[in-house]
Amino acid sequence: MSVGNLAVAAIFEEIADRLSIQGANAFRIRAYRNAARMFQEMTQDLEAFVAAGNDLDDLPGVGPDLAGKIREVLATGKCALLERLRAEMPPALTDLLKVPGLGPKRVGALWHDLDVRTPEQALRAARDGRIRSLPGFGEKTERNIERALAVHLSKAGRLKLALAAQYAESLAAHLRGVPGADQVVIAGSYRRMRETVGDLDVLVAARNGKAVVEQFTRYPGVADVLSQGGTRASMRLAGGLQVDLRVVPAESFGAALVYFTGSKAHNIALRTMAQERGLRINEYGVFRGKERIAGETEESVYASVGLPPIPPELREDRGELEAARLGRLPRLVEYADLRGDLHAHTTATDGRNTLEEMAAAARAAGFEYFAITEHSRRQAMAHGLTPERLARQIDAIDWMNRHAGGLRILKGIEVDILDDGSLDLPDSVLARLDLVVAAVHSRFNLSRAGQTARILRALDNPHVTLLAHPTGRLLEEREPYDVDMLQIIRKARALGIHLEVNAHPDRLDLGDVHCRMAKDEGVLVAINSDAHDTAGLGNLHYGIGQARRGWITAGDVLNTRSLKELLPLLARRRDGGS
DNA sequence: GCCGTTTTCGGCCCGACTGTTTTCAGTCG
Repeated sequence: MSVGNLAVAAIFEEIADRLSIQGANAFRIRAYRNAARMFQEMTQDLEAFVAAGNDLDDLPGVGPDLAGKIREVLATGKCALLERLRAEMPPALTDLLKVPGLGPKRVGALWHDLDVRTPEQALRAARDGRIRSLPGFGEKTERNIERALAVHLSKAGRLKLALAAQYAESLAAHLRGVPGADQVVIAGSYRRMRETVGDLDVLVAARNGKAVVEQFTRYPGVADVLSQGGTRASMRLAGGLQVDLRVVPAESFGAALVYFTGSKAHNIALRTMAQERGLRINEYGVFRGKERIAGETEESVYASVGLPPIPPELREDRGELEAARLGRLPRLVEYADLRGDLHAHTTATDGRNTLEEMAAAARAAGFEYFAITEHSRRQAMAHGLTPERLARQIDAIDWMNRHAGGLRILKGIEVDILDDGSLDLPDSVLARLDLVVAAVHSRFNLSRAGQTARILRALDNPHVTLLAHPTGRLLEEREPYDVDMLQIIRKARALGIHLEVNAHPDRLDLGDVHCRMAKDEGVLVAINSDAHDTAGLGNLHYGIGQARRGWITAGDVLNTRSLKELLPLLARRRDGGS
C-alpha cells in the first residue's frame, strides 16, 4: 500500500480538528497540526524515509506516539484514533470549523445543545433563531454566524494571486490618499506570493488610526463591514474577498510588517527564537522587559535576534530561520535576472497576438531571446500545428532572425505527450527546432504508476528539452495529476532535461515545494510566461514569486543564462550527451 | 503530544475585537 505524505497529513489534521471540538489539550492538538504541516512540506516521502532506515522520532515535532501513528497509517492506511473520533461525533462537524466565526467551542455547543451536525443544519438553526438562546451566544452572534454560513455554503474559494493583485493595488491606492498614512503595504500571503490568497491583509503606518479605518470602510465595492475599531477593521468585498486592515504607528511598522506578513508558523518560530534570548516580539516591536529595542523596520526586528532580513517568500518555517542563522539564505532569483522566455504562443494557434507583435513585446521587455512554442496538432481546439504549418512558422522565424536584430527568436513547440508517452510530432520534425517543450494535456486520471511511466517515456525522446507545467494543476479548478515527481526530477537530471515553472496565474506549475525539490536534485528550471498575448509576458512576475518561494536562485534558472550559455544547454542531449 | 546542556515536569506566541458578559470567553490572524 502506498500512502502519500499528504494522506498522512490529512489524517493528522482531521484528528486535530476532532480533538479540538472535544476540548482536548490545545498543545496536544498543536502537536498534530505541526506534524501535519511538516508532512505537507517534506520533499522526501515518509514511506521512503522509513524504508531508508531513518527514525521517525528524529523528525522535529514527532515523538514516540506520533511516530507510532505514522507507522500505523503507512502500514494500514488508517489510524485507530481517528476511527474512534469519527465514531464519537458526526462526520461533517469538521466542515463547520471552516466557517469564519465558528471555532471548536461553538461547534461543540451547536452539536451538543442543538444537535447541529452540518453547515446546512447550522444555517437553518440560525434562521430559526435557535442559536441565540444558547449560553454565550446572542442575537448578534447568531446573525454573524448566519451570514458566514451563507458565504461558506456559496463556496467562495481562494483567489488566484493575479486576481488578488488587482484588488490589492486598488485598495492600496485608495488608502494612500489618507493624510498621515505614511506607508501602505499589502502583507499576508499576498506579500509572500502564495499562488492563491484567502484574504488580504492591509497594513498602514499612521498616527490617526481612525481616519484610516474610516477611509478603509468607504472603499467602493465593500459588501459588509465585519468589524471596526481604532486600529483594526475587517470587511468583505462584493466578490466575497475578505480584507483586514491594521494601523500601527511608524515606529512599529517593521514589527507589524513581520507580524502580518506571516506566515503564522514563521512568526511562532521567530518568537520562540526571541524568547530564548529573553526578548518578546509582538506587532509593536521587539521588547526586553518594557524597553522596546527594535521595530521600526523589518531589518531591525530580524537583527534583534541576530538574523539578516529574510525575504517574505521564504517565511514559511521551512528552514529559513536556520539558514539565516547560518548565513546560508539563498540569493533569490529576481525578474531582472531573466534573459528571455521559453514558452509562448501566437495567433498561429490559440494566441491572440501575431508572431511580430509577440516578438516586439519580448524586445520591449529587454529580452535577449524568446521562444515560440505553439501547440501540436493533437490540440485541435487550440488549432495545434501540423508538421506543414510548423515548417511555415520555422521559415517565418528564420526570416525574422535574419532581418531583425536585438532579439533571437527560438523555434520551439509545445508538443503533446500522447497517452502512451510518445510525442505528437515525428522526430524528424522535432529535430529542426531549437527546443522541444513536452506537455501533458490529456488523460489526467491515470494511476500514479501509469502517469509516471507515461511521462518518463516522453522524457526518453532525445529531442525533449523541457517538461512543461509538470503537475498539470489548474489552481482552484483541477488537482495536479498523481505522479511521482521525485522520479521524474531524477530522470530529468540524468538526461539533462529542464523543468518548467509555468508562470501562468492559473497554473504556477511547478509549485514552490517542487521547485525546491528540483533545486535540491540539481535540475534547472525555466521560468516561462506561457503567454497567449503580449500582456501575458507579465505572468513572469508570478513565476518568479513561485520560484522564490522554492528557494530558487538565478543560478538555478535556465533562462537567466545568456543566449550563448543557453544554446548548449538546450542542445546537449541531441549532440549525444548523457 | 513534544521538548530539554539552567528543566524529564511544566512549559508550549501574542494581542485585538466582538459580543456576551458584570470581568471574560471565543475567535482570528
